[in-house]
Amino acid sequence: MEMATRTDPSAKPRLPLSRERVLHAAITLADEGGIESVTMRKLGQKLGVEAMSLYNHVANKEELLDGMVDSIMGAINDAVGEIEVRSGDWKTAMRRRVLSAREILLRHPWAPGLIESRTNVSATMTGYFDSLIGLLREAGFSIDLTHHAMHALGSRALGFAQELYDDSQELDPEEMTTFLQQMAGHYPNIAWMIQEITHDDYTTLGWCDDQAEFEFALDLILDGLERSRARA
Amino acid sequence: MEMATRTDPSAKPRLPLSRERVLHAAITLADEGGIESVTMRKLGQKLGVEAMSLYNHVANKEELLDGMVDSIMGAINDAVGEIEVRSGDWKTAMRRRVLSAREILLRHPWAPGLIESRTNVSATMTGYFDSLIGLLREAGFSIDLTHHAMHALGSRALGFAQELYDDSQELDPEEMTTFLQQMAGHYPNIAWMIQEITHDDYTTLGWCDDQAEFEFALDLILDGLERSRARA
DNA sequence: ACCTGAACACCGTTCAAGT
DNA sequence: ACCTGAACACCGTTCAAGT
Repeated sequence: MEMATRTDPSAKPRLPLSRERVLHAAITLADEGGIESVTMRKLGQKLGVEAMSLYNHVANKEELLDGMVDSIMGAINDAVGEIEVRSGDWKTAMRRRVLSAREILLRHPWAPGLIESRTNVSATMTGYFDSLIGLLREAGFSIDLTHHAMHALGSRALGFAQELYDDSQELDPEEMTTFLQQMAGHYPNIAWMIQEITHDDYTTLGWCDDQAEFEFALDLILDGLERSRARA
Repeated sequence: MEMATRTDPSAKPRLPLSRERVLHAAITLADEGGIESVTMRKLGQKLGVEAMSLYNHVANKEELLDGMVDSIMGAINDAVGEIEVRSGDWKTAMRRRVLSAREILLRHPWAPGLIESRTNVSATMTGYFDSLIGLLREAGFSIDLTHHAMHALGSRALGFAQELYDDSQELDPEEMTTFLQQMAGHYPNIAWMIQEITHDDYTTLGWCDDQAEFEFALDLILDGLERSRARA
């Protein structure tokens, strides 16, 4: 057994842990292996430290997850802050902010699910929503309509819509044929839809162009809100 | 130590476990204590059985959760099946189906989060969506617009919109005042909105009437879709 | 065919002990 | 002030053993 009576000179001076380093490491860990791979033990390992050391910088795992959301929202606020608003055109300003938030969230596929599962509200997220509400307010939205608008947008205001179906499975033409035949028996209408869509466009392997669908729904809502505003 | 050489006559003949009984117990367990209280051990305890016995009726926990979603979706399909469709009025038919699905989901607050977290698709859910697509199809929607419509509705088709903020905290008037003052400093626009809304209506303790907000957003989307349909 | 008990590999978290 | 090692109370899941 070897006693470390003097410090090993070959040990490079490890830069000390900090809340920022912990959060950053957690985010890259989630980027690499999904949110379920973010455990205190694995996170400690990535930082070259025992899991228990993390508790000096983060109260517990809940606070760690809250911090991750807050960090992502900070990046969104930074990006959105650089978009200038041409007065009188609330719709394109809102559209740009939302799509810019979406760009950042797309880099962190685990973030939408985490955001929705959080029960504590992130302060930076509140700041983001405050800026959106301010946009509507200046555009002459009534209080009630502003409130309705935020509910109608929901998570779309942050740039994501939770997909209920995962269409990322790649099927070769033969598999696709038998799949569609099975579908047609039980679910004729879905089969009708998928068949035509995939027939139209063979270039996309997934059935849906998520970005196009997101923008369609976003514009549908924004147009509806503008109509309500103008009517008032 | 007491050996059970003969069966205890006072032991009532336990009705045997079955997949249905397991799923039903899991659902009531989630209703009582939230989804995080559904563990194999607690579920076994509720059924008077060791956790390991469950594996005779359910492959693993993932399959258990899938089964719970499937069971809820079955109830929705049953309820929706009783709604007759007056031809030519797709909008109120869709509205009724969605709000009827919502009624069932409201009884199981854990269900929306579970549905969104599932990566496997429930067969019964596919059936539900097939019926909605059929409704639009018969109403003369083009394939593309039908597809857009399903994306625009998203989880709203099932009757829920994930709330990003939890407003269920009850504050007495005094707490509310100091809360609003803090808000006003950092988030002037949110403060503006909340203040007016809570001032308007003291009868609702939460800031929002979730049902009203849900219906507003639903109608906004349905109206937008009808406009697109008529334009084509 | 179904249920059990012990065991395994993981969790988050505590606490006293080290430096 | 920060980090560690051992321990605790939980997980999901396996496997051989019982009936």
